[in-house]
Amino acid sequence: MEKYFEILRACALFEHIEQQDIFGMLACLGAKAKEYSKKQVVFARGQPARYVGVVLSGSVRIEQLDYSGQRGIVSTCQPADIFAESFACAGGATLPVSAVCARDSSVLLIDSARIMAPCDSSCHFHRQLIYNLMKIIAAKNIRFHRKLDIISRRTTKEKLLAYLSYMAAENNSRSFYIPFSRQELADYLEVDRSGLSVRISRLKKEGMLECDKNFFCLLGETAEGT
Amino acid sequence: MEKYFEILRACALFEHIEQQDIFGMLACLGAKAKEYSKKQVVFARGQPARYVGVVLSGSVRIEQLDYSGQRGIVSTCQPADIFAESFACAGGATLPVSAVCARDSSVLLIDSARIMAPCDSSCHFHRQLIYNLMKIIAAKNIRFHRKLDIISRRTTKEKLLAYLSYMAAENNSRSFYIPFSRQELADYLEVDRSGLSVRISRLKKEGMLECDKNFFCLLGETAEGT
DNA sequence: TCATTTTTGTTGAATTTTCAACATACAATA
DNA sequence: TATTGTATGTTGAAAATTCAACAAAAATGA
Repeated sequence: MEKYFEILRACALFEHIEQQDIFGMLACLGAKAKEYSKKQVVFARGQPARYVGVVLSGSVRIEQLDYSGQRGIVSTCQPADIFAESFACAGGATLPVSAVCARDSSVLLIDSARIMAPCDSSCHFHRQLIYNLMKIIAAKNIRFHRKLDIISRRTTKEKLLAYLSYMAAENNSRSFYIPFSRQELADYLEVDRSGLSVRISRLKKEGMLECDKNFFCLLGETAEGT
Repeated sequence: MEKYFEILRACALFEHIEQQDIFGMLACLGAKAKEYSKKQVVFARGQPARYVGVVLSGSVRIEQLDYSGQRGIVSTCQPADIFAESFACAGGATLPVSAVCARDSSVLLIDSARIMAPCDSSCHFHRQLIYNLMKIIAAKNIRFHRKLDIISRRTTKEKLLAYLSYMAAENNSRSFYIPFSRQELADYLEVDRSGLSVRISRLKKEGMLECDKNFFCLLGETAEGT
């Protein structure tokens, strides 16, 4: 377990918790590290959502069943990533997804009820842990909200402009670098890559946009202030 | 303030907190009820996100600025609804949206730092409050995730089937009633209403679907178990 | 019951996207 | 430097969406 020290330190769940306190706290929470081999199931769809998972090594995929019964990958979690936290914290319900190891992996399991339960020793780490968990879930919420706002536009052009104006707001500037390749941007916007290219080209011609690789600059009547 | 008793009782934030404890706790948290007139701003875009809001009366709109400077309504909050909680709990950042009263309203403001801070009297309501807040945010997260999964499909047919299979899973049955009119369903799926009608008709003809008004039944090779 | 309003389904035209195939530019590496 | 492979832009055809206008059906209310 101690060999995963660096991983735990990098995990947002343990931010601002002193290194020497982490293991004591995990013991207090009854957290357990478990080893899984490739394709083994960590959480199965339908079982009650109790545990928060932290990937210690390997990689874990969150999978979902399609309406046609097709398996779909919701996300892939790498070491230091936390998963199933929303389900565990939303209370009660059963898992609508499964967590399956993409290869041999080691996972830390923490009972969400223990996280929320009163702690006898009233360790202040515990409070920080709750705060961290809240922050993680709230931040994810904001990301989802933003993506939803972007994806819900009807056309590629609108999606792109919505995304770019978010980036502009984030950078306090109309010029910025995006963290995506064209293919990745298309994936994020949930549109066809070549169609996206066409759209970017046209926006350039129309003078609404300048860009070179990952650098973008919004031009024209694009409002900013107010 | 006491006149809003019923509203507070209906608010998810105060679930499982004894009625007689609510006001004491609010005092302990330094929560304040404020009156606003129509169009007055509760939270302004750009200011630090500190407070969680609870609508006591009237109605509050969460507004956002478009890339073209257009105002867009993200959501409308009715009495007992809570708003700005994700921003307040995600830590640090400034608000990317504004909260504006759609009419004369009364709003309860609670400092999120006080919610998370250690409570001297260590009231157990406080713990329940944190738990409730976590649950609210996590549940919203799941709703967002689901909607994202649906909306990110490329075609209306796929969006519809994704939505319907979520409903089927939720009801443990291929037959169920949906809580939307056609127009509302189209809005939820972010597609054109008439186009949606066309799609539903075709799916009926193809024998994949039966439906009558709000009643739907998935047919055919739609997998369910496993 | 009748009249009115709202909701839903249908149609065709215009727009847009997707998809496949290909050309070019760029990057990595032998 | 030449070669190879990846990323990006371009094109045209097929498919899907949006949009506007209208018709039919259902709900509402006088």
